[in-house]
Amino acid sequence: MKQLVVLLGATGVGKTDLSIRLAQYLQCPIISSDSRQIYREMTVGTAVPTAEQLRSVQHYFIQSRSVFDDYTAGKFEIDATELIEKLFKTHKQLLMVGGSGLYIDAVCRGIDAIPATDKWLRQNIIERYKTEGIESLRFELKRLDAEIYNQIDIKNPQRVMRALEVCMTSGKPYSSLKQNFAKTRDFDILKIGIQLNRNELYNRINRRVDTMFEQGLLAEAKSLYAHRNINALKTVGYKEIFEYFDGKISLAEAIELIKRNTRHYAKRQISWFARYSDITWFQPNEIEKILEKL
RNA sequence: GGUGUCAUAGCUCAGUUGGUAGAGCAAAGGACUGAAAAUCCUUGUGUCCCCGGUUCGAUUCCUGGUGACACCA
Repeated sequence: MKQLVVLLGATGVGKTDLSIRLAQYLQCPIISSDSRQIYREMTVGTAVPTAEQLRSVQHYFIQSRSVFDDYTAGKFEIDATELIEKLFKTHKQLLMVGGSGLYIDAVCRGIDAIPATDKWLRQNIIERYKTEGIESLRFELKRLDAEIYNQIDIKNPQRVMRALEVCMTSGKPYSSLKQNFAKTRDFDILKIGIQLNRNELYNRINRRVDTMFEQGLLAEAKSLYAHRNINALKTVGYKEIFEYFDGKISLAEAIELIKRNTRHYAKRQISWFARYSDITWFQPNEIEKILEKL
C-alpha cells in the first residue's frame, strides 16, 4: 500500500528543516500543504524553504501560483490529489509538509464538490454585507437554507456570506451539497505532528520575525503594497507592514504586531490539529524516533 | 522648593452621588468544508498606591506619606 506521510505542526516549529531530512531518507519529493508558500510573490514573509533546500529536494506547490490567481482549498484538493496519484507511480511513500489545516483536510479526507462561485457574486455579497449589515444576509440565508443556517456559525460573517454565495450560484441549498463524508483515498496516511512547548515556540516565532526583517521583508511588502486588497495578501507579516506604510502605526509597532499575530496563528493551528486523533507527536529534535516510525 | 493633576486587571483607561468594580488590548481556551497565515466564539477577584481619620460601612470624602506628570520658581 502506498503511504502519504503528512508532516504537520504550528508555524515556526521547524517543519521545513525536518522535512528535508525525511524526504532524503524516504527518497521522495515534498508536497507542500502551505496556503501561503504557494505564492511566488511572497518569499521572505512566508519563510519559504531556502534555495539550497529547494535544490536538495524536489518540492511541489512552493511558489507555484500567483497571488493574482485566486487559489483556493478546493483547487488544492484537485491539484494535490492528481499530483499524488502521479507520483505514487514511482514512489511507495510521499511526504506532504505544511501547516494549513484546511489544505491538509482537503487532501486527507476531501472537501465536498461545490460548483465554482462567481467572483462578482461574492463581491456583490460583500457589498451587501457592508451596506445592509449581517442581519439581512442571515435572513436571506435562513430563507434559502434553514438547515445550513442552523449548522454554521451565524456570528461569523465570512461563513454566512459563503453559505449564501453557494446557495445562490448552485441554485440548491448548501446543506444538500455539503455531505461531510470523508472520501476514501487509495493510499494510507501517516500523520507526524511536531510540537514544542509554548514558550519555546513563541521564542522561535519572535526570532524568526526579526530574521525576516533582516532578510528584506520590508522591501518585499513594499513591492506588494499596491495589491494589498488581494486575499492572498491578507497575511500576517504583510498586512501589518501595509498599516505602517499607511502611517497608521510605527515600524516598531508593526514588528510587534507581526510577532503577536503569528503567535495567534500558531495557537489556532494547535487547536485545529488537536481534533485529529490520528497524529503521532514528536519534538523537532527527535529525528531518530521519527525515522523509526517511518 | 511651590502649586496643581493623577495613582483601579499584565497594559491603556472607565466607574463607584460612600454599600469592595468593568471596557478595549494582552493572555488562555475553542470553532472551522473553496478568503483558512482568513474569519469567528468563550473566559475578567483585582492589597481600586500606603498609613491614619470621619462613617454602621471608604476604592470613593478628609489629613499625612510615597511615586508619576504638568506648570511656576
